[in-house]
Amino acid sequence: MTADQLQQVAKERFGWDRLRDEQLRAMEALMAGRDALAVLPTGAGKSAIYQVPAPLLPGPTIVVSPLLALQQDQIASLTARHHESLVAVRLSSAEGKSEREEALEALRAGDAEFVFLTPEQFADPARVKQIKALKPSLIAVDEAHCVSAWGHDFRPDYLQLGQFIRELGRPPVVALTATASPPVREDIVERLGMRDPEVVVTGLDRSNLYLESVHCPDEETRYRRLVARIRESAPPGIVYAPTRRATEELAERLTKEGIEAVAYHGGMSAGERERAHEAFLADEVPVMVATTAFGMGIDKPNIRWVNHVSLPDSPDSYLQEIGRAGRDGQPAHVLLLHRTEDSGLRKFFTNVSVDRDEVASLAALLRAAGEPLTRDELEERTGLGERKLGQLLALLEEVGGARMLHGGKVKAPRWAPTPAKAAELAEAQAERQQTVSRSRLDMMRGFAETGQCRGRTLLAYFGEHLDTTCGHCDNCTDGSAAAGLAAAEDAPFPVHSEVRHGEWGKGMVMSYAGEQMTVLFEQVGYKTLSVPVVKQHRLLRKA
DNA sequence: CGAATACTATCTACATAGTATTCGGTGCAGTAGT
Repeated sequence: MTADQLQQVAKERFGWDRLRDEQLRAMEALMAGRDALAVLPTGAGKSAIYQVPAPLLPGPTIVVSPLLALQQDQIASLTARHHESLVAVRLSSAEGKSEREEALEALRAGDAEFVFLTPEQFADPARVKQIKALKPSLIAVDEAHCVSAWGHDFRPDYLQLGQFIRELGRPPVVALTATASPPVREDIVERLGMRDPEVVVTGLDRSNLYLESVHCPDEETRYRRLVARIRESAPPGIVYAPTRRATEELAERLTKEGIEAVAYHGGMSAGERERAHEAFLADEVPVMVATTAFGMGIDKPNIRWVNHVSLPDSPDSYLQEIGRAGRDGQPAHVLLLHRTEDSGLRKFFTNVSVDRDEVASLAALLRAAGEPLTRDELEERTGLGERKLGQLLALLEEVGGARMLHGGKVKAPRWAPTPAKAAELAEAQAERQQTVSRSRLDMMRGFAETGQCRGRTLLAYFGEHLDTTCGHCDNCTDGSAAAGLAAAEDAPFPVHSEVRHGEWGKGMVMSYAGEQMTVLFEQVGYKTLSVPVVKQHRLLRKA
């Protein structure tokens, strides 16, 4: 019954002839009042999962989406499809007072079905009240991997999203993303406070992407390989560079070399970014040299290659970035040009050095204040920088030593641990986080350096097991991948089985490659172990 | 953590080697001032 209704709405209102099984499964869960988590490649109809049930549910649907530019596109596509102007509205800093009032009125009257919000919007108690009064019947969290990646030191309101959802009365929640490894999925579920969600995962293997990775001893070699690679490929393509400066220098050097390229990074003015983006979309610029700022929401079908001139921080980021190539299904080439030194920058970014005294005095300050303090006040009183303060506050909150309130204020909870205890807990928490992010960096390096099948290696990280080699990577082409597959014969534990390690605790077997096996541990992240050693010393047992 | 920049010392003047310091990604919001 519900399935028929959903199919009908999909056809009548959206013009989609048939919903795929995985879409339907997620939608049915939502219709039944359950939560859902969907990991589907872009273009597989992720948005349909909330758009189709929305008109069948009583109240409006809230769409939480991280970027204003992205919201703009989504709203445009929704309104275009319905030939109505107010189907989807937005409340953000880009709307004036009267526009916001108009949007709210449309929602109250039932003229608008969707309201797009950034997590920051919920920080305003007045906004929460307005939204709550609309009695929303569904909350969609788009680009949900951000929930896991952000919040600690960047866009702290992402950390509060679960709390905001509870304040809205917890209607069904659907989290949507193109890539999420098992620990990221768990993190999303936990942070959003989802309950027994229907989990739908498909299409992580992109067989039209040819994967290649090359180690470069120095910067000059890397540059020459890049130029050679670009010359071999048809445009357009993206070069991912590690820093803003690198994007500008590289774009300039490539252009001088006769390869027309523009830079794109978060430090450019909105106008410049917009122009670069538009030019690239219109195929006027063959090469985009960008930081990670360029990516989310880019739905350009004909990107023929993506080259990295630095090691990304994790396979999660890497899959996200290469996933922008070959959306049209035509062959595309992705190349990772890495150097050993690349890890330094990544380590710097994930580094949370916790000085116990600093945390303790911050915790003490919060307790002594008695009233909520703003971040500015805390910055002033502690003398800590914005970034550092944000990190420490996030840690303190996670161990119960701080509570974030509306309007960006912070206070000590009533039953907060003593400052000394809070500092100790925060330090341990930071260490755990760091261990996990280092393990992801290790896995990224493992992917870059492996002689095994890269498709299998990447998929294994995401919990997908391929029985054969992928057939679309450099190691498959030169035959080294086949050798590794043969060696995995006498695996001590099946892939995806639960194991326990004396020191690292519970984990799940992700893959075997040659004499190595990879296990994802709950506490310490990904670890690569030697199969003979595991066997000989009985390092693992069945959990 | 590592690269780029700024600073310092030096077998004496301009240049370079060595040492210290700084910087590095992702974006919302709301406000001040043209």
